[in-house]
Amino acid sequence: MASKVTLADLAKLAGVSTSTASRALNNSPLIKQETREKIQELAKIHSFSLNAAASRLRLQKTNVIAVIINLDDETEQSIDDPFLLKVVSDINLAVNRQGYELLLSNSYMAGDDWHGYFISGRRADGIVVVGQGKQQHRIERAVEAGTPLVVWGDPKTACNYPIVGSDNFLGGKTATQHLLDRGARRLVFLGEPAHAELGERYRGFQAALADCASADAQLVRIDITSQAAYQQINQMLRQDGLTFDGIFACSDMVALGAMKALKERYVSVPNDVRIVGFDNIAMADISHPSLTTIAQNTKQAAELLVAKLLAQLAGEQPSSEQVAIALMQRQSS
Amino acid sequence: MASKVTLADLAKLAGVSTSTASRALNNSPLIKQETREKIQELAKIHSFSLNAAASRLRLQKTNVIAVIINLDDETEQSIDDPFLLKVVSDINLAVNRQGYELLLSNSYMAGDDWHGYFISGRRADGIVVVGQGKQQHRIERAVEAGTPLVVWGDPKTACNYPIVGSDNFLGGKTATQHLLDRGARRLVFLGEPAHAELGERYRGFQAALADCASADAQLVRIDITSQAAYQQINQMLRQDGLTFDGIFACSDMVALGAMKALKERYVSVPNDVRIVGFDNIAMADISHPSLTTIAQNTKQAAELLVAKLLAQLAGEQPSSEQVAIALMQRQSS
DNA sequence: GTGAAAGCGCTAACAG
DNA sequence: CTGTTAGCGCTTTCAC
Repeated sequence: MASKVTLADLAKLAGVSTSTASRALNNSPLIKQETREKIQELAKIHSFSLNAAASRLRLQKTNVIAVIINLDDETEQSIDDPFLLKVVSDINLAVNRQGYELLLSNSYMAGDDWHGYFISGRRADGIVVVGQGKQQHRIERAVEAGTPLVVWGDPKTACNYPIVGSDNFLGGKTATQHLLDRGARRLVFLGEPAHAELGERYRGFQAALADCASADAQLVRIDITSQAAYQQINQMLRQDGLTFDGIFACSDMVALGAMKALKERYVSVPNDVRIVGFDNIAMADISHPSLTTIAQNTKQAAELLVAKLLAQLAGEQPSSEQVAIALMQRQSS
Repeated sequence: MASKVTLADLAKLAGVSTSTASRALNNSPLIKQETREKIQELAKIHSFSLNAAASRLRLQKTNVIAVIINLDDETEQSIDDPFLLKVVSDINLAVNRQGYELLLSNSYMAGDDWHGYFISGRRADGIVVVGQGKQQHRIERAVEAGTPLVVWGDPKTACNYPIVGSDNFLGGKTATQHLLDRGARRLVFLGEPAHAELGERYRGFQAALADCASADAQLVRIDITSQAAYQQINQMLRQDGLTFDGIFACSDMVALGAMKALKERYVSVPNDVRIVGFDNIAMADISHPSLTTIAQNTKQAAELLVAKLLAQLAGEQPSSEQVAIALMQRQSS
């Protein structure tokens, strides 16, 4: 069983004071190398660990970063989207690499007063919000209260907190240009432009089309889930037949849902319809045909998010930043 | 900015002692209803939150549960597997519902001494381990040290800590029986039976085959990733042609990888090869053909995991438990 | 019903 | 280089 060893016990065992023991464990250069090693050795033997609650209280610092998954509702982009896992898991790694721990949260737990709950409540030193959501008031409120906070979202959004995310405009434009280059002329944007990041992708879509007089476009608004995409495309085909020859889907999950509907109705991808997604999830590579998509550099973004959060903790005011996107050309286009 | 309000400040504002303020905020019945409301009101106005570090120190309780993703190596089942996200996210919900918070961890951060780091270190009250891994010594060590701990894994494993998971044996048997029922006779098990859960699925596979004299089976060991499955099936087809007519894949990701290889070589699914996966990830429904699979009830399992962990915190000794599986019949079989 | 006071285990002045 | 000491902010026993 857990013998409840405290720093005081350990100090006594080592024949030193608690201050010496504390410093030794924190590798303070004030302590002689030899003493340090002896105490650390002793700590290992007695499997002693510093009481984090006590040192957090004392230091007024938790070494914890809270990550809030900020989805709009249940129906929106689902927590099942593998892309979210990728983002969270990359943030986790980045956080750990800086010696912090990751408290995983959602709006359910944190309520509306993020500053009060996490910061005043000394549960975390700062917050990473994944997803801007459609209403940003919770974020703004937290920032106004002085919360160190960064957001994964669309970096072009004007605001007083740093946002890190992909160049969604360029991503949308690149994807669309690619569809045009491949010969598609009647394009569909499948998604929901009201969502900040997707809005930028849609603007990119429009920008690419503006240069091409012979092409036409339609916006098809759907919930950003593969289910919704499947049903929507299915219904469109049934009702109006094939009225398009290219789809830019706002996410890979959406693209894959659309692709399923097409294949079921014997529409050939890429011959009849070319399709491009966004995110480069693992499935994009393994679907058949494999899915052309815009890759987001989540690893780099995660590092940036954490770096900017730590910069805030150090009193700086880091700015928003875009990470590069890359077209992954595969079979679907 | 964050005005640093403490309980003492709040008490002064309310004209009461800190003890009264503390009790009021914790809804102690000792305090008059009226006083309670007044103080809670005041707390809201000044957006006061109890300092969690301080109360954790005082109470010797964190109200935090650590979740450790326990993958074997980098190469094994990838952190990208959407099934893992589902599990973690369901655990997160279950944890929150019990008023606990979720500290997301991995072997990197926790090191080898989980008890020391999390429990003695007062970072969490208990641990949920996701995945047994191939070596269980870290888990056992933690349990011996007295860590409240539960594992998502194969509940049939004999051990002195509770494991919650699906009935993998029945899952494997059901999947295989289904393949046989659909007429497949030359079956492949695609996966790695050394892994506890997968071993049970393999035993189920063998059990179903034992009842069917006309069928034969081969075990194809691979890393449990879609990539590995794709490459393996590809190579088998190239080298030996089509030597099988049914695949039981140990996970949906593996199944989807195999399916891609089959389709690329114009092997029809389900006509030439019938295929069944395991997990019922979102993609199973949206792939084309959609994937027949064994659904795991992650929601129920998550509730059980957390309930059993809390039971341990209350001094009980809960036992392992299986959750039911369900065959989801779709197009791939 | 409420208050006074002790102490959870740690860290960092300050003093040697 | 090391020790003494004073809290960090909260909860709870004990007293009233």
